[in-house]
Amino acid sequence: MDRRQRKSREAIFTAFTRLLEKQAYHQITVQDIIDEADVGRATFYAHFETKEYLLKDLCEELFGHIIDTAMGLPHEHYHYSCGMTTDSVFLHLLRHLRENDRNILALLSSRNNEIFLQYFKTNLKKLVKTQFADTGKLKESKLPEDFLVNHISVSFVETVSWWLAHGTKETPEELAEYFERIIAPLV
Amino acid sequence: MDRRQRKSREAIFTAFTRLLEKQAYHQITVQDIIDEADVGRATFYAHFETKEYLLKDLCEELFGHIIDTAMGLPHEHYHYSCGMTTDSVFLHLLRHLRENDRNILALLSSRNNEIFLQYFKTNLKKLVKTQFADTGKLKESKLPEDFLVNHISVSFVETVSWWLAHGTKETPEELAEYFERIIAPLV
DNA sequence: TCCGTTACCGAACATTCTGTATGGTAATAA
DNA sequence: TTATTACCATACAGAATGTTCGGTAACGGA
Repeated sequence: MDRRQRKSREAIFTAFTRLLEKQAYHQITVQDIIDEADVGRATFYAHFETKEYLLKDLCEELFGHIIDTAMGLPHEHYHYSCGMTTDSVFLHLLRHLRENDRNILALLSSRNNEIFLQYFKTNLKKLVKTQFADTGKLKESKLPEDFLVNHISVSFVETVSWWLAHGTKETPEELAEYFERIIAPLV
Repeated sequence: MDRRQRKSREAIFTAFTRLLEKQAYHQITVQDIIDEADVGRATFYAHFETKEYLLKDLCEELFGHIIDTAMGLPHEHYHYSCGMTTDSVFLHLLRHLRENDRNILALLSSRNNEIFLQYFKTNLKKLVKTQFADTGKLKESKLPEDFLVNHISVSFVETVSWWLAHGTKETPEELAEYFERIIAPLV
């Protein structure tokens, strides 16, 4: 990829992120973005069809990475079956959130948090599905599997959301403990 | 209130609702709304400052009513303490959703569902807070109260969302049963 | 180092939507 | 009946969108 392309794309991403941290998404204009990024109008449209596609690409970069990493972790049932004290995948996610580039936590706690929490939830669902697939654990509760997968994903994202809204006072370990206590009866 | 005012306001609400059921909120223009409602441009702005305020007013009408009704119900702990078989407030909500005017379920399951689920959640939180206030039930779990209030509210809304996304195959009673099973360990 | 390619810029453009203003008309409430 | 007022049609300025185009310079391969 041409260095100029990378630079422009990166400049737009960074500018967009900066704007998202202080302004509401829907009142950010393409004009705002190219002013902040200091690129030409035509350049923006050469990279992204619309503002919405820019958001989509940003989110895929943000959550795609964090979820893919967690995908490689051992599945939940290893934790129980072999007696090893592996950290739960959820604790891993919480720790990862703090170390991510482009300040993912800032976006998740900005005034645009709903947008990003939504993307987070969607991606997390895939992870939860593979984590708990074929463990048989979920079936014991006699509730539909995708109902539970959805419930667990949503609950985690909302736990993170609550955490951020209250100033991230708890440690990742404490928060993971909260979360485990909530879904423990189900898995 | 002047009859003409009521008619215009109602026409705008109805047109807006109709549009929301098929188009994405953000690409609905004021022009679309006044065309559908068949009112003048100036009339729209005499009633609503912006499209966003229209949405806000619509949501307050939709959820304000449904929540206020439920507010008058006996609190959850009556159910347990006096042994009466009163329906849970959640079952009541589910039944109410189907009978509401202006087709609230259509909006909750439209492509704009996220917007309305969000409003639903916000309003529900108030209800849950008063329902479980001072019952002491929540404190037994040793989790922060507003963490639990948030969790219960979100879980209910997501349960409804899941229900709609799967064609509302379950009866309100079955769904309430699902939901109770999920939060039962906490309350 | 040279050269063809290509990303970028600045500027201009038509188009669409917004929110406001105005003067005339007709429905309303008292 | 009469004063009020909500409404309409129209026009308008301002802003944002998405596209086009010719010129410039950075790039990567040879």
